[in-house]
Amino acid sequence: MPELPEVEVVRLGLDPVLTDAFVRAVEVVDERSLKRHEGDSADFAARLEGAVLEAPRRRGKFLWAPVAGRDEALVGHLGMSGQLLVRDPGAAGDRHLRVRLTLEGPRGRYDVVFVDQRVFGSLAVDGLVDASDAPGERDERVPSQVVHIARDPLDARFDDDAFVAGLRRRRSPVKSALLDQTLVSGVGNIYADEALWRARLHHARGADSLRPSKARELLAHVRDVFAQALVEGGTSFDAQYVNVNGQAGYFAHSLNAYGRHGEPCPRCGALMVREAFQNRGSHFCPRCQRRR
DNA sequence: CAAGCCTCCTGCTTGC
DNA sequence: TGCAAGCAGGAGGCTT
Repeated sequence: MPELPEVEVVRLGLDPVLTDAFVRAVEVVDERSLKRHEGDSADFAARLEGAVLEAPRRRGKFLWAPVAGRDEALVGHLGMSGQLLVRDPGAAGDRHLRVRLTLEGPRGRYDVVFVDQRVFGSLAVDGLVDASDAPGERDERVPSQVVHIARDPLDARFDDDAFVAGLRRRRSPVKSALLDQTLVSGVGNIYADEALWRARLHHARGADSLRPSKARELLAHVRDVFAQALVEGGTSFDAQYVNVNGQAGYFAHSLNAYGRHGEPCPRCGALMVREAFQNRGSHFCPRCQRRR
C-alpha cells in the first residue's frame, strides 16, 4: 500500500518526465479515477491539454505537478493500488489503465499512465492555495485538497515540538494518531506497525500516556523507517506497488512487524501477533510491545 | 469537537 | 470443483 516512501519513489521517477513537459493529449479511460476532480473528464482534459507542467511535489501521500503560469496543479493520490507509470507513447497492455497523459518534454516523448486496480486513488486538476505556516515564507502553495494534510516527517519544515505536543493531546490509541494525516502525514498501516515495533509501543496505548521523550523517540523511528524504505525502493507486495518503470521495491524483506504474525519477533523471539484494530490489522510482538 | 465507524473498490484467498 | 463470503486498506464523510 503506497505510503510516504513509495510515493516519494514515484515522485523521483516522475520528476525528469514531468518537469517542463508539454501535455499533448489526455485520455480518461475510467471517470471514477477523477472523483477528486471537480469538473467532468472533458474539463479535466481541457485544463491539461496544451499546458506545461512543473517539477512534481509531494506532501505525505499526495503528489502534484503545478501547471506553469496558472494557479492550479495536476494532483494525484495512489490510494490503495494506484500506480503512475512511464510508458513509451501509445503502449498498451496495462490491465487497469484509468488515465493516460501523452507528454512531450525535454527528456523526450512519454506517456504517463495512471493504473489503479481498486480505484481508491485519483487524479485531479485542483487550484493551488497559499499554505505558508511560517512568517516570511514564500511560494508554499499546495492544492486545495491538500491544505488539511499535515507536513510529513521528511519535510524540512516539519515541527517536531508541535507533533510531540499534538500527539500527547490525543485521547486515542497512539496508532490512530500516527495514521491521522492531519497530525503527521505519510504514515499508513505498514509503517505505523513498523515504527511502533521499533519504539516497543503497543498500538492501542493511549497517545496521551506517552512521555515527551517517548513521543520524540517514536517520531525518530518513523523517520528512520521511512528513510530506510526509501533507500530500498519502497515496500512491494505482489507487484501492487511499483516505481514508474514497473519495478518492485525490496523493503518488504526488511519488515520486522507487518505481515510477520506467527513468526518469531526479530528482537526477542516471541511469536508475533496480528490483531484486528479499527478495521485494519495490527502486527506486533506481545512480549516487547506491552500495552501496560 | 474529537474519535471512531462506514463506505468506496477489485481481486485474491478461504471455506463450505 | 464452484461459488460466495471474507479480507486488504487511504481518506473522507458521517455519527456519536
